[in-house]
Amino acid sequence: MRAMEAPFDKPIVTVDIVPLTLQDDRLCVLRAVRDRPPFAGQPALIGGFVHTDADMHLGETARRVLADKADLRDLYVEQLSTFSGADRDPRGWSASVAYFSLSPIECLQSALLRDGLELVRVEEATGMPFDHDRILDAALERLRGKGAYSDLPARFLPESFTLAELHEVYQIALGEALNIDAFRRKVMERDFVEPTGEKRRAKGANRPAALYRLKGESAVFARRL
Amino acid sequence: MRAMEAPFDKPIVTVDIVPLTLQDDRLCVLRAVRDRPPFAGQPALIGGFVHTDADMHLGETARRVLADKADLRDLYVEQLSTFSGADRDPRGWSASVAYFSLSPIECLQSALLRDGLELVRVEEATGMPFDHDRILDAALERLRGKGAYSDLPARFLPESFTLAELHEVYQIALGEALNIDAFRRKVMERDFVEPTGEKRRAKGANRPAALYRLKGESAVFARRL
DNA sequence: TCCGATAAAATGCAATATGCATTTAATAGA
DNA sequence: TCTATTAAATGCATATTGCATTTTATCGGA
Repeated sequence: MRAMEAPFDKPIVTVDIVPLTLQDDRLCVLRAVRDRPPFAGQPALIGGFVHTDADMHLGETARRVLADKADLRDLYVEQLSTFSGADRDPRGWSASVAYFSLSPIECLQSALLRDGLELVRVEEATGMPFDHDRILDAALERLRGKGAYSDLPARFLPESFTLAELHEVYQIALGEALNIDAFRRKVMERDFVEPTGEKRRAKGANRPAALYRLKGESAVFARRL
Repeated sequence: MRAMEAPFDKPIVTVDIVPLTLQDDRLCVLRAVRDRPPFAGQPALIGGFVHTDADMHLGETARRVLADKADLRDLYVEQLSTFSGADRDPRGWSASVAYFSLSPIECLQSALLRDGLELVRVEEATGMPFDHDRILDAALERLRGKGAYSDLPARFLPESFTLAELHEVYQIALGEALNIDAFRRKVMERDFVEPTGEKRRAKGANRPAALYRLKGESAVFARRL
């Protein structure tokens, strides 16, 4: 028989965040140069400890860490997965609950003004400490997978956008070309966007595009876009 | 400036498991009547604390807990999501990493012999302590979602199975009728199963069905089945 | 041994959806 | 008002899907 199952040695609990955005039609991730050990001086994902006195749950930890360390608020944030192990952190047995965020690059401006924060293309964001490379890979895989049957990629766009922009963002998120006409038809019939009624002030002399916004909350569709 | 970010109060870290199976073509979950506080005497998901001395990572915690508390080994286990909060566990601020398992009911026999372990239909598994109702809901939603574009539902079947059985299991997992011919065609073209070469010893007097097994590891397809 | 019943699996075909090319619409500026 | 340009709609050939029918494999009984 086992004795009273008390939590003898508790693991360290942290949150790590993968803030994704698009810059020049390329997937980029925000990293922070670590300002303390372990791995001081190396760029890594933005992370922090749970504060049991301040955070009601881990989602709040993620938002607090984003606000404190990168001056970021009101991003679209989703839980990704939990990474754990005796060896992943030199400070001891740790569990890190990973989150990812999607936002237009404009929403990251405040972060980019800070020292030690950098935006790099995801292909170049390798060699990070801990298991942060794996966490980034998991986030990209989730984006590809869930992007195929949900409105997730639309979170890269500002509140209103054109169908052409939506199309582009889906192609980048899924990493493959999508027929624009079929895309148009499907977006319309799945009807997860609604027209704002406004039109895009075009730069050139040509027909302006109608603007749309996401309808309701985080839609997940039955079939692939 | 913030002081050295030491993990003052660490949260409790546990694992909770949602063992799913099919009994008479119905989705069922294995529950354990709690043998100690909190909530002693109430049926709940199978869970336990991380043992930092014994577990290399949380996946091992999940497997150890399944083996210790339900005598279960070699199930298909997947991480679901992490549930956390100051209030979810009366013992204190806690983070529970939830896992779910899928298996044919035969693989649960050893568990069902144990006192305090019960198999109930998922619709009837409500009123559990902690946030276990929510965890179960999340597992069912994941099954429905991921089942639509992966081989996940096949994990309810033994190693070899007929196409009719595979079809049935997908229908139950997704909770909707699927055209059998379209299903056949797709299973064939996605080619995630391979014939074992054997045929099902039929009970009645009729053509025997060919037997198949899953090919390779956990396939995820581009499109919905 | 051969026929009937039964379920698996293949086949045929109409209805639907998709990919691609073409046409029409809307705008600014010449 | 004409032109260039991009958005959006339309038309149509082709591919995919849903459903009904046919063929195949098997057992058991006449």
